[in-house]
Amino acid sequence: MPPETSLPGAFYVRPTLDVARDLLGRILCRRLPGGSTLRGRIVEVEAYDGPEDRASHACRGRTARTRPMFERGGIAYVYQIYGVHFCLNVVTGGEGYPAAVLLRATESPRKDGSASGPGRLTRVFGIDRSFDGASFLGDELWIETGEPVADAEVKRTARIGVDYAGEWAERDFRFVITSHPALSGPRSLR
DNA sequence: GGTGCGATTGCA
DNA sequence: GCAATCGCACCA
Repeated sequence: MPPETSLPGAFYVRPTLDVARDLLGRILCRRLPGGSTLRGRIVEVEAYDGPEDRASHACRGRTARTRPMFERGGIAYVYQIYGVHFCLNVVTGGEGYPAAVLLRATESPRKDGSASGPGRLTRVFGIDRSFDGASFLGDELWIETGEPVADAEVKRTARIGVDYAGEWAERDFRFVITSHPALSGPRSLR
């Protein structure tokens, strides 16, 4: 079982932008098949908020792929991109409202818990489609409270790779720990 | 049943 | 700058 310091279910059942902001500094944890646990501090995330968000997969409605996004917060939404990489999202909010936070980068004093970019992150943590719908309150995957991150250390920017989303592409739904070396994306968004 | 493309990455 | 590589959304 995850430790007492694991974030409770109620943490995830809140507005997506709040959860995204509050996930910075938290510790993504994954118990590996061998029994050891991989840990990485979350330093970059993006929010995908509701059925109107043209950058969100859920803007097309409830489909086989996006079903987890419509569930109650606290589970994973994992999809494959470009037929090559997986992306790990934390589903947020109440049941019926499609929203999630994409985990884009982690850092760790241990090299094996560091990853810059959503595709690299899932590779490092051994996350694939088998984790789609998995709970963040279980004993294989969870997030620990970590250390708080002050507002002065947080920067908001536009999301990466969603130029097709019109005005939604310009919204500052990406949250990063300012100038952190592990951030992905263009330098202009650090 | 056919088609087009993507919340990315690594290599030329 | 562009190929890799495939699930899936959408149209017929």
